[in-house]
Amino acid sequence: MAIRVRFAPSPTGDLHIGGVRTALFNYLFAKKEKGTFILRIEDTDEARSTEASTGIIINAMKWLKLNWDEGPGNELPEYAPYYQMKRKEQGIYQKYIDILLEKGYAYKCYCTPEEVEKMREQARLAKQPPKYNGHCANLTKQQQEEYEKQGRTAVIRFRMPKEGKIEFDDIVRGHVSFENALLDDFVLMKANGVPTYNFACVIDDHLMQMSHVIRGDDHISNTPRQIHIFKALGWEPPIFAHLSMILGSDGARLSKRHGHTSVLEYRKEGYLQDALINYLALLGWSTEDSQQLFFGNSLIENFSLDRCNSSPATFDPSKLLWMNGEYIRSKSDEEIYNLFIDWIEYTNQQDLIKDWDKDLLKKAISLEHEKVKLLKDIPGLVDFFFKELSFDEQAVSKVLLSETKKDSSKIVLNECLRRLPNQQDFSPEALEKFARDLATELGFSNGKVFHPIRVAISGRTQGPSLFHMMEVMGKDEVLKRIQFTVDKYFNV
RNA sequence: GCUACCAUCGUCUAGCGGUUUAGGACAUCGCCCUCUCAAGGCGGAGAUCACGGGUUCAAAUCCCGUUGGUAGCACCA
Repeated sequence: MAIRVRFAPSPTGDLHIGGVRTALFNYLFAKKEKGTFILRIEDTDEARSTEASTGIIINAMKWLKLNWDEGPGNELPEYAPYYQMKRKEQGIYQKYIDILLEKGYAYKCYCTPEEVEKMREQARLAKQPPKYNGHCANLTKQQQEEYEKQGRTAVIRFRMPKEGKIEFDDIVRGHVSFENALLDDFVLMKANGVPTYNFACVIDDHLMQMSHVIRGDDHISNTPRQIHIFKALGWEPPIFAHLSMILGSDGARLSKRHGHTSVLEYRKEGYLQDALINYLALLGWSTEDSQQLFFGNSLIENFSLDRCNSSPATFDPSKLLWMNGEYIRSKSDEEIYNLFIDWIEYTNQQDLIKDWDKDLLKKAISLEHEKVKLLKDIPGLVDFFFKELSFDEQAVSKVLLSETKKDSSKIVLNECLRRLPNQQDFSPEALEKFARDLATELGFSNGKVFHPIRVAISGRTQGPSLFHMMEVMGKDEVLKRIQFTVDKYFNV
């Protein structure tokens, strides 16, 4: 059997972390099984669907490299997604409504939304499940004409069997069974002629020959309805896999109030595409040995649907952050530089670095590479290379001007000013020897020499390895900065 | 309310009846390394496997029930 799966978001907002996870599992399954992955935009909610949202979803999918392999045309190099509203224009859904009506599996219902709501209300009061009561299920031709004369427009409802049950085997959940009696005659097509989700979804899954439907657990109660439609049309339903939900730290389904939920926000924060993917893959899926990091193609190679967990997972930002650091460290200096430049452009911060020498930036980033957890950390880590020297007050008071260190610091910095101009070899090794020799000669601890130099040239106590930093800065700049520091704090 | 699903360290998870004094990862704590910050190394603490009852020589693992959590119950998807 050819493996064919889809991600079918509704374009009503940002692409959500939970949505990405669903897309990812479909993608991984398709790649692992050498199948086909499709993107289908379920835009049948005309009130809430927006083009902006569609654009966001497509861009996010591209950024995440969750590329789909097929589209309505065969346009290359990039496929467009399928759009249900476009398919509706082609009369695809109406065709099957007619068949269902013809065969008696569906009927026209003339009740208004208000009337239906009233029914539900009554059922609730009677402690019954709030269902449509089948008022229009068996109207005669004359009754239908009468309603139409009143100007009522009909919706199409599915005629649900009153007895029996629907059972199916879910890859994640195992055997699942629902009583038909609990289901009501749900709407297939709205009064405006637009198919509902449950209907359009079935028609498309069949027509697009989906072998598996991998989606969130929140859809599991729609599945029996959908299977009824498949069967009414004489079609074999796909194999279902319902993924567990992703929860926020308070145990409720992940939502806005848990902080960042949109993929794009993670991109803005400076998370890496592959780190986010790796983290999300581990939410509800694992290997036998609980492997954490999956570089390159190993996620695809290791993935299998039957190792998906059926219990919900709580999203843990601190683990994602750790993982992002791991991915950043796994990349070359060159790659991180390029990723940083892309990120600057994506976040429109070109002004921030426009006066920065790119060669120096590259070197500075490589010095701080292993410290970076998010791309957005980089400016704060390296900006002192480019900006005029500014001092961290704590650094000054603790290292340069404290009672126990101010004298030695003054001596060290003045010695640097005196000797460094003659220092021919400005390699880290030579500079380290220079500093250690100086310490020995002056009878100071290494720290009493290294620390003031660090503060004098960077303005802070934290930073790259001192001698690498000096090399990258260059002799002239180092001397200039030390002179500036001495003038500011010691020559008063 | 009805229905479904779920239940192992704070979090993600391994576990498929005996190899389990329940393993790994994040977070946390301590130590080491060290020119700072990181990274790295080593180690600690942290789970009576939700609870109760079975089945079995043997159960985190199988069955039943209870409780709790989550989701669904639209002319939304």
